[in-house]
Amino acid sequence: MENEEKKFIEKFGKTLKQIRTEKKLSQEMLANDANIPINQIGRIERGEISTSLSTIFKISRALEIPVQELFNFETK
Amino acid sequence: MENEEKKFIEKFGKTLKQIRTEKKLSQEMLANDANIPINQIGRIERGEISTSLSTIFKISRALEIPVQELFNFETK
DNA sequence: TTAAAACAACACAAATATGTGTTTATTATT
DNA sequence: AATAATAAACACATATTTGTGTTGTTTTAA
Repeated sequence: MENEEKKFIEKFGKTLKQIRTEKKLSQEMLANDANIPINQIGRIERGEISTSLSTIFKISRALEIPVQELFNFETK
Repeated sequence: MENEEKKFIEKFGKTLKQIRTEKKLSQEMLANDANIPINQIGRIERGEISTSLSTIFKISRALEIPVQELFNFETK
């Protein structure tokens, strides 16, 4: 995998973590709300996986934020 | 798969197609620029697959647009 | 209307995410 | 310091995307 690509995935994860913690949610609570496995949240936040549209949708819905907010970070 | 989820994926695909055609790019040209297989673009535009962060990144970079633009559609 | 370009629709192997479970480490709280 | 809560780090089967190739259909342009 390309370096820029990896950075992008990592930044996505950090952004998710920041939003989640701002909302005082544990990974477990968010996972429950989003109906996805607990570990999945951790994997995404740590930038381990290039998650899918489906998961992105479920997370943003659970967080009650527009999807775009998860991409509010500098790409370069 | 959930219905809302499927709708989301379909709208993403339609948005991509709209942006691509506005820019007068064929699926093949975009695929080349993004360094992904030609068929992948079609599958995404048709809403067949729940594509990944990596692919989303490569597409938005090839289109020279912010990632958020690909999510500029009504979620509900 | 014919040829060329663009796209859809298959199939299939390989790579990766997802789902589930368990164990360990870290952080917060008492 | 001890306990509880939270998160990381494994492993492994399953599902899905990705990558590659081929063939058929539709659209565009000559």
